[in-house]
Amino acid sequence: MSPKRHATATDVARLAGVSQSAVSRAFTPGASIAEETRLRVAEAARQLGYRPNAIARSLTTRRSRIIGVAASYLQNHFYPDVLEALSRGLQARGYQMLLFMPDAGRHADPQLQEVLAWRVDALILASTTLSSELADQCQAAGIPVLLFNRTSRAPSVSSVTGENLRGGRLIAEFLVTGGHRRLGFLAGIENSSTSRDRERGFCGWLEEHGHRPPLREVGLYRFDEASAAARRLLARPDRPDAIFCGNDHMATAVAEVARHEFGLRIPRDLSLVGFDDTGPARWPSFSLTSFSQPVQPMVDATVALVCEMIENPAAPTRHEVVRGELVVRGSARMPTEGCVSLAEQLVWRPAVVDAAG
Amino acid sequence: MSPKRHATATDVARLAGVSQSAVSRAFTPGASIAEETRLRVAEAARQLGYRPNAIARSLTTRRSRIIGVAASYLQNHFYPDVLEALSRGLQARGYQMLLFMPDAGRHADPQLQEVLAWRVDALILASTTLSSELADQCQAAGIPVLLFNRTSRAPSVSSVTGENLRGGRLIAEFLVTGGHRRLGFLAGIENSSTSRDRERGFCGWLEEHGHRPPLREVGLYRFDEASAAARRLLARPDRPDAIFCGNDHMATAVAEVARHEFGLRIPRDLSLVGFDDTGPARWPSFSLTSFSQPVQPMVDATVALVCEMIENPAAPTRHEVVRGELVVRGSARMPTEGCVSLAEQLVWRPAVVDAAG
DNA sequence: GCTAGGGTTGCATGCGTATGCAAGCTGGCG
DNA sequence: CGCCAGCTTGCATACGCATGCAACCCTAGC
Repeated sequence: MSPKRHATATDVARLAGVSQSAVSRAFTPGASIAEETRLRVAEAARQLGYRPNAIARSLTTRRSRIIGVAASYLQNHFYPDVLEALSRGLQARGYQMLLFMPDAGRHADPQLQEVLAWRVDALILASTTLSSELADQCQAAGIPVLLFNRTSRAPSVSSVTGENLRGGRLIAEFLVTGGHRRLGFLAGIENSSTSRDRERGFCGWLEEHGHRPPLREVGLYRFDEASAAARRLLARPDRPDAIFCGNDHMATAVAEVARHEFGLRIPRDLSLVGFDDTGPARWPSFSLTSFSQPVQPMVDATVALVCEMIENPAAPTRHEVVRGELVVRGSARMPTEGCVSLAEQLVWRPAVVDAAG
Repeated sequence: MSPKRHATATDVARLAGVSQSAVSRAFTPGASIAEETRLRVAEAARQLGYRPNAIARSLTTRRSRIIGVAASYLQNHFYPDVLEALSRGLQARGYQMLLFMPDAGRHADPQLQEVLAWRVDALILASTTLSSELADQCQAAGIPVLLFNRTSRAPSVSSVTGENLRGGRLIAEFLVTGGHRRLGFLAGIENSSTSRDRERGFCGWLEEHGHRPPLREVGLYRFDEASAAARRLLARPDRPDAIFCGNDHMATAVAEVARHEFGLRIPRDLSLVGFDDTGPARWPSFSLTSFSQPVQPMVDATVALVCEMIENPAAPTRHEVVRGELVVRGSARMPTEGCVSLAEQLVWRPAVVDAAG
């Protein structure tokens, strides 16, 4: 028993006593067809279990209505949330999602070739970048590329990110205002734009205000690496009294190590601040103070932008930055001033205007 | 500037001075073509940036090499892990993954239609079911369907699951052996096969051994619902001293509520056991005793089975059950006997053979 | 030198749908 | 009654690639 043939438009046409074109039009919204014919076709299609073949359709229309999506680091709860929102957003606009997972920390190039073979209408790369050659190749082919939570050195690739730079600065100010002087920074992936920008913001503010640079370790945005980094950091004689972790996922790792291996209490012995405001970080056990990257707004911006780029491939590159807040919870010592309630949350809004806006 | 035309096989053929067929053969492994010709074609293809069009290829071969994957409940860390493993597994076998997210707790039917339009080679539904009509429809169309972590009432749909029934029984025995008598059960989604089977195993063992049925609440496999259920359960005068949670995700919710709202200590005041052995449940803060559903073996079985079903669509339905272990950590009072070390883990292996195997 | 056979190649066609074009039909208006 | 406009419909073709078939070339064997 070979894979049974699907019913085709021609089969339906025969049964309904119309031409194949009529069947096609019956399934094309806005096409010129009499209501009566449309109904007759619909009935015949129902009888045969007919569904238009998206592959054949894409071949003629030269639009696949598929969007290639790359995602990695799904251990970080931020990304499953993003994936879910993205799926709904694209679905709502009539797009399908071809998902692939690049090797963490590397370019998405290899798997991308397979995805490009599907003539996707656009590419969304979450927490991933692509080589500039491939970026050029996509541009030459007229395929919009959108980086999510990353930016590219190649300025021609659009992106949607959170406020990495401002977040980093604000966290520096928050911790210093809270009275901390022995700061630590736990970097994510070294050559990722997010980690770089957060660090630049953090260290930039410190330097501008005459503070020593923080102790530094690398956690690669991974739980186990972050745990190891925490051990190194906390075992030092000049152990920091506050650590800014490149994201919430690493912050939870640090919290676990600090409490269960070093017997530290948070925030009494150690203040922690994360980035993302997502997942377990919000649970009472962690109650993480964190700069937020609001998933829904970021995904909304992504979907809107990618649709726009599909409509108008010649549109200029855009770098959308979605506003976040420093959400104050219990994992870091709280400054006496600057905390305001906002939408049932406490956020940090220092009164003094930052000189180096 | 309209979306630029991709180079086609004909373009490459012209440049290389061969026929379009030769180009096709150059990109078809095993096709009859002289090495020299293949190289000339490859060079021409490189110059033009040519990639075979997967859409056109699928139209002629009648195989898309795309597998539709449904996933929901991504808040439960189990599923992102599964998704990642699945992506790599399918990729390795040359399949792409068309991902969609059905509305939680409902049939996957609506979005499924769109996916079927792509003539996917198979469907994998994780934590989802489909209506029996649609199951029939897929069978009629010769599309293999595989349920992951669910079974269907319709016996004709294959599945890969963990040992839900045995796990439930073992957990009952574990808790009773540990001295617990006031048991609670936190159900997942009422009409999901996993929750039903785990409960059947749990309650079945209790009944067979003359114990009262557990107190029961429903958490719908969701964090907030599980939290609410935990509040109801723990506020009772006859509060349980041990709760079997339908999965780890809900168990963490219960742990949070128990500790931070009721001031209970785990496992001194309350024992918790989960299911899945995944994600935050393994962190020291939760250190959850849990029946494991090993992701990699489950995904391996899934990939193997789905490929087999594609090769041979007439193959009989199969229900693969992947073995798990009751991994013993710190969230539940430990029986004095029955714990053995296995691969650097403590697992519960009661000596007495279960009569009702 | 001739033939058989294996390895290559091109030709022609088909996959299932969308769509430009022209033909057919209908109704309204002069 | 004639004509024109507008709505439907069918015809024919194109989309880009795979593949059966026949033609071709080359080599080995006799």
